[in-house]
Amino acid sequence: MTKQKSTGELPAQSASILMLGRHPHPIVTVDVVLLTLKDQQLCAALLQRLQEPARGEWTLPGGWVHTDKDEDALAAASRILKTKAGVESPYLEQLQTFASRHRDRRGWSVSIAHYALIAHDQVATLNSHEGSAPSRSSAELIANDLPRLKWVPIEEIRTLPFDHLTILRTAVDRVQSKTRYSSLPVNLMPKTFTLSELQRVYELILGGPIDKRGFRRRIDELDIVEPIKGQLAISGVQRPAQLYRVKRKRTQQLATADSNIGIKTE
Amino acid sequence: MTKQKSTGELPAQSASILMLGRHPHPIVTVDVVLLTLKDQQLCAALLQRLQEPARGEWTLPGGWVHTDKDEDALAAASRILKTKAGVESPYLEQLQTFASRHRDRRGWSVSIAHYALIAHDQVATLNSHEGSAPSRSSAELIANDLPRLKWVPIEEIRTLPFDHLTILRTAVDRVQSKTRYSSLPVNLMPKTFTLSELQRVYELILGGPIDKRGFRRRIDELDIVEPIKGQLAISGVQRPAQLYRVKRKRTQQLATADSNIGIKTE
DNA sequence: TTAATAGTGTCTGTCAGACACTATGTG
DNA sequence: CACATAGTGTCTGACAGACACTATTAA
Repeated sequence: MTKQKSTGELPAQSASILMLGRHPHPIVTVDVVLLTLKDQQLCAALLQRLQEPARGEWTLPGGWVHTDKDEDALAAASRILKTKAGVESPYLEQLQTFASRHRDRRGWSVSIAHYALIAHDQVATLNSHEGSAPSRSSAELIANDLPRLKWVPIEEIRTLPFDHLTILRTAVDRVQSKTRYSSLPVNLMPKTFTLSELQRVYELILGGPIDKRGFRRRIDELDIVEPIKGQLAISGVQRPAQLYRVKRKRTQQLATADSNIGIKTE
Repeated sequence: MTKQKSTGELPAQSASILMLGRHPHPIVTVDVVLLTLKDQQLCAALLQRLQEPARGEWTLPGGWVHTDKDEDALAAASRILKTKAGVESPYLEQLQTFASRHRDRRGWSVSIAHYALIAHDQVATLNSHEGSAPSRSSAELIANDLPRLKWVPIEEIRTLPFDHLTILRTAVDRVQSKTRYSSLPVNLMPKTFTLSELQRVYELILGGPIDKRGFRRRIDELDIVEPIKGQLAISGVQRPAQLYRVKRKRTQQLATADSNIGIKTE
C-alpha cells in the first residue's frame, strides 16, 4: 500500500475519478435488528448463517449493500428484511453505524445498522423455525436458499457473533427511549387492539407498571389511535373493551422532548 | 456484473475471504460538521476543496476512511479534523449515516457523518481564512497542502455541494435538540466562563430568551460546572460575575429525557 | 449615588402520578 | 348478582415559568 502524506486527498495527483485503491475499501453491510412481540415478550429475529464466517451461527439479518439495486441504505435494509426474513413493510429506521477494523475478522468493515418493528401477525412463517433443534449439517445448510429464522426473547440473547450483541442492545435501548415519549410501540401492534393491550406493550418494553389514567391521557394527546365501531369480546367474564386502530393520516413526526430548558414563549 | 439470486450471500460459492467484487463497493467517507461560536454566532467550518469533484467549492471537512490508519469511524473523523481543520480534541459524536446512489456523482457512496463542537479559542488559525476573498486559481489551490478554512454562520449557509447542506441541517437540529435537555453547549465554551455567558450561548442555539432563574436551576441540577475562586471583572460598570469551569469528573452520560410516559417507581 | 449586570426568593398555574370510583359485558 | 376488566373523575405534590427583589462592583 502506498504510503502518502496522510490526507488521502492530495491535489498533485490527477487520480482516476473513483480514486479507488488508495486505501483498501471497507466492506459495507447493513444489519437489521428486527423486533416483534410474541407471547408477551419482546423478541428479535435471528437467522442462521449459511456461510463463513460464523457459518451455522445465529446472527442479525444483514447483508451487503447491493449498489446495483439499492437506492440507499434504507432500501438495502428493506430488501434484506424482505428476502431474508420474509418481512414486508415494517417500521424501519436507521439506528447507528458501526465501523471499525475489529468488528469483523474479514477486515475493516462498516455496518449501517437499522432497527425494525413489526406486528407478529404480519410475519411470514415460511422459513421460521421454532424450538431448539440441533444445528444442521453443512449439507442441510446449503440445501435451502433461505436461512432459517427464529424469534428469541431479547433477555435470552447472551452472545452473538461479531458485534451483533452490541447492535442489538443499542437498538433495544433506542426503542425503550423512544417509547418513553412517542407512539413507537404501535408498530408492534396488530391491526386492531385495545388500549389495555397497548398499555401492556408499553409496560413490557419499559419493564414496569404504568398508571392507567396517565397512560390514556398521554395516548390521546399523542393523537395516533382512533376507536373503531366494533367491540372486543374476548375473555368472557368482563366488560368488553373498545377496539382501536392506528390513525391513517399519521404524521411521522415523533415529538422530540423539548420541555427541559424552556424558551420563553412570548 | 454477475447477476445472482439476490441474497448476496449464497452458500454454493466458495468465494475469496473478502468476497470482493460481487457488487461494486461503495465509497466510504467520513464528513464532520464542526461547529463553534464566533462573534455571538453559531458557525460551521467549511473547507475549500482541492480537487474534483466540486474543486474550489466550500464543503464540510471530510475524507475517506483510511483502513490502514483509522481504528474506527470516530478515529477517522478525529484524524480528518486534525489534519484538515487543525482542530485537536473537540467534542465529537457520530451523527447519522448518509448512504445512497445519488449523493455523490462518483457513485454509490457512504458518508458516516459526525458533528463536533469546539471553543473558538481552541481553533488553530494556521489555514483559516477570513473575509470573502475571490476563489483562487488552480495554481494557487494546489500550492498548499492544507485546504483553506473559513467559519460561516449557519444561517448564511444556503447551499453546499453534494448533500452537505442536509448533513449540516441535521447536525444543527441535533445540537438544538440536545441543548434542550443536556449540557452539550459547554463544549462550545472557553476554559472559564460565567453563567450569564453560558446562558447567552443556550439562547443563541435555541433562538430565544431563557428565564435566568430556571436556567440556573437546571444547570446546577445537571451538575456539570463548578465555580472557581477567581472573579470576572470585565465590563466596568457592573457587578463582577463568578467564573465557572466544566467539572473534571464529568460523566459523559447525557441524561435522556425519560419523563414522559412514566414507569411507576414503587 | 447611579448604572448595569450578577445572583436569589418566592408565587403560581400546570400537570404527572396516584387512586378511587363507576360502567358494562358474561356466566 | 358476582366477577373481572374497561374506562373516568379528581386530588395533590412537584416543579417550570415568571417576576421581583437584593447584591456588588466601577465610575
